[in-house]
Amino acid sequence: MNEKINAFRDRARKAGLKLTPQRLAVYKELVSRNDHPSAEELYEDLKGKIEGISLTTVYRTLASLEKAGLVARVPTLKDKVRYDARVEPHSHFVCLKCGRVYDVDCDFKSSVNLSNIPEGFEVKSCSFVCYGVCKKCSSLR
Amino acid sequence: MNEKINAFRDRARKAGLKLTPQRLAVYKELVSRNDHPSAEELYEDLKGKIEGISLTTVYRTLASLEKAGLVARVPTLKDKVRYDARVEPHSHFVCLKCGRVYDVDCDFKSSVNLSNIPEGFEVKSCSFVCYGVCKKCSSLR
DNA sequence: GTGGGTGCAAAGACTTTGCAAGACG
DNA sequence: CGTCTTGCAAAGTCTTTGCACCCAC
Repeated sequence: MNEKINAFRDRARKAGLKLTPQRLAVYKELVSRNDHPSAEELYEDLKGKIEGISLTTVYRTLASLEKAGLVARVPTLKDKVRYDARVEPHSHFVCLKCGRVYDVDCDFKSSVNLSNIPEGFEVKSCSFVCYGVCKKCSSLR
Repeated sequence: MNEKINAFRDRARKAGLKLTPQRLAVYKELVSRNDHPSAEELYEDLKGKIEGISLTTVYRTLASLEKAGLVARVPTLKDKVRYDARVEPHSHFVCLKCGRVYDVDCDFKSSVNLSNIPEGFEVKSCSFVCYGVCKKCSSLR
């Protein structure tokens, strides 16, 4: 956890990003959660914790950190962008009811055949996604 | 192709959906494309082909067909919902520049270990997703 | 006929942008 | 100190909804 924050300071500096309290707060919050929050959800949590943070800043921070490779978007089925501080490939579970995205641990790298990707397409990363109904939603009735 | 349309007629009827020209047109268009269009993209194509179709109807049709299991959303990273007439699990390539989604043929079903999905999570389907830059975008400069 | 479907326009949800004031390095 | 960042408000996308009219069954 603290290692991640220190690595963050280094990498942000190298990317030419100033280390503002807002950026640190957004990143810390994202690292501490594993539910892949949207900008709005991060903002809702942060506005109670630190003085003076705006939704706009959360959006802009996520965009900057994404460009610097410090956070990544996760694949969703809904029209809302969700983020993850784990940037290495891993697997996700997407809830068809609420749209939340969870980490899961499926080993897939060893066994996928990428030889059918057409020419001209450059694969940078990949992930395995499961769809279904999450615990919260299935207990909701 | 024509089989798909006939199957569509049956399944739509069974789901209690009336077979309007608009719904047929949306479904046919989606079947004929493999680039997972958004509602807007479908509408742009259809408004030249059939008289009297509105963007609202395309949205509503996609929602009805999705509920009936005749079309499915595909996972994306951008804030726009994309659809697919292939409802069985398969793999996708998501372009990080333009957001387009392509079908790819990666065999993954035989080899993924789902035993780590936590209790309480019901998996209905799954897919393998690759991210990168698509042919169109990489030739754009 | 009648209940569901359609089209238009307006509203809603999510995200981006312009601009002036402020903070990091 | 200069440049990058922030906050506010306004604008921009994408999607949904209300309502009156229309059509498939």
